[in-house]
Order: sequence, then C-alpha cells, then structure tokens
Amino acid sequence: MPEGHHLHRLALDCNRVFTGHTVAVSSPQGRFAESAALLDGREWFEARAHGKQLFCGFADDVADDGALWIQIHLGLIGGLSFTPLAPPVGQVRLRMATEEVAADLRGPQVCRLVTGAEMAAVREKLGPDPLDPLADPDIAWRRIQRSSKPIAALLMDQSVLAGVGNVYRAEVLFRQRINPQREGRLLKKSSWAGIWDDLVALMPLGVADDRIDTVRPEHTPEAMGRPPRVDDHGGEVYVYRRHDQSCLVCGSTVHKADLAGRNLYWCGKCQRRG
DNA sequence: AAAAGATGGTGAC
DNA sequence: TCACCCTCTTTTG
Repeated sequence: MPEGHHLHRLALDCNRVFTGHTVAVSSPQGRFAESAALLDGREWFEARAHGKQLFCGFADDVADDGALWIQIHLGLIGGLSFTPLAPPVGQVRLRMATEEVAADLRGPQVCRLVTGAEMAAVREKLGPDPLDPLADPDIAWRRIQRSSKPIAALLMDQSVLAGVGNVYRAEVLFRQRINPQREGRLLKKSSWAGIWDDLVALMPLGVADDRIDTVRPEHTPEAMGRPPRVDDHGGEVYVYRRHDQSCLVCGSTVHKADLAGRNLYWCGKCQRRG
C-alpha cells in the first residue's frame, strides 16, 4: 500500500474525519504515550503529505505556524486504518479518534512529534512530489542528469523524487518504454519529461481509487480476454510482480532482477528507450 | 506450524 | 551489502 498516492489519500481521509473536531490522541501500545498525552484533546489543524511522509497537525497557540505535528512514515509494513470507534485490537502505536471514528496506526517506521520547523527540515530533503501541483520537475532532472546510477535506482531515491515506490517505478518505466538500467546522465530530457508527466497523470488516479492501476484501456483484462488480477498488491499493472509471465504488449517474458536490494521488473523487448 | 516475502528506509560494516 | 524494524499475507513443509 504505502507509495505516495496512499499517503496523500490518508491525508485526505484524516482531514475529512477530523476537521472541525477535537481529537482524542492516545498510544494504546505505549510507545508514543508521552507525545500522545501532549496532543490529546486538541483541535485538529491539518494533515499534509509529501511523498511517503504524512504530517498530522494539531492546534498549538505557541508554535510559529500555529500547530504541532506528528510525522508518520509507514515504511514497508505500517498502516493507518479508519474504523468505527471500538477498543483497539493488537499493537496500536497511535490512535486518533472522534466520538465516532478511530484512526489506528500500526507498525510505522516513524511516528514522532515534530515542530513546524522540523517538518520543514524533513521536507527539504525530499525531491519534488508529482502529486504536488506546485512541484518543480527540473529539480529532479538536475539530480538525474549528473548521476551515473540507473534511472530505476534514481526514481526510488526520495531525495530525487518523492512518492514513487517499487510499483510506480516499474510501471512508469514500462509505460514510457525506458530501459531501467539507463544511467541518469545518459537519459534524454524527453524521456524524463515523459516519466514526470505520466506520474502526474497516474498518481491522482491512485489517490482517488487508493490502488495502483497503470494498464491502458486496450490492455485491460476485458479488452484482452484475460482474467483480472486478483491479488491485493495494487491493481492492474503491466510488469510489477508479473515476472516469468508474458508481457501484455509484446508477449515476451517479463524479467525480474535485484537492484539495490529491491525487486525490479521490466520487459526487455518493450523497454529499450534511453 | 513455520518461514518467507512485501508497495520502505536506516544504520552499521 | 546486510541486519533490522514490525505487521500481515502467502507459501512451504
């Protein structure tokens, strides 16, 4: 679940549930208890997402920006789920609740109280986010241009580009027909423009549906007479976790390889651009 | 029943 | 490059 689209979706959900409310903040598991007590009963301020980082703000008269923030990073296995108010089940690091709804945070990589200045410092280290309408793709392009790392590695580097994870990486490179091993410094400007524009188009759909669908109409299960994808690792995709199966476009076998400790999926025949 | 693996990232070598 | 974090699902025995 947790690529950038999911965090932006959670920010929207938090704002929908908590705006105009005071929030009961607690840490049933105990590891965030001290900070939770500090925030408990405060007025909700605002949630914001930048890439895979989620910030939940609570009103604070003393803070420069009028708020104190919880920085949340789900990591690989964390989750934030909304349920009708009921006793917490399992290990809940953070609970934010109204009288009707509870948002429970489990297994996060990061859950800490930060000031507005600390939040800004975290955000300064992140590259542009395709889900931010004000983001500047040239900032990422300058980093890519002077790197000898493969474009597939650069897309996963959150200081280059914020929000893209393993699924969007594999899928946008396939859709743009780009060789994942192409060095950043050798990538054509038009290829980068294609990647960025495609992410700007794709990721809002991911926010709306809370899943990653990247397959064009002509390659959908209905259009091709194939069974729909049934697992819950994203939606309909071209290459992600489709290794040893046939490419939906050319029929050749989809490859899988380890790149910097993460699984990379691609079609060697379709993806030859640089 | 146990192990492996996952949409992520850090810190120690 | 690897162990580790910590949760849940899927695969293996």
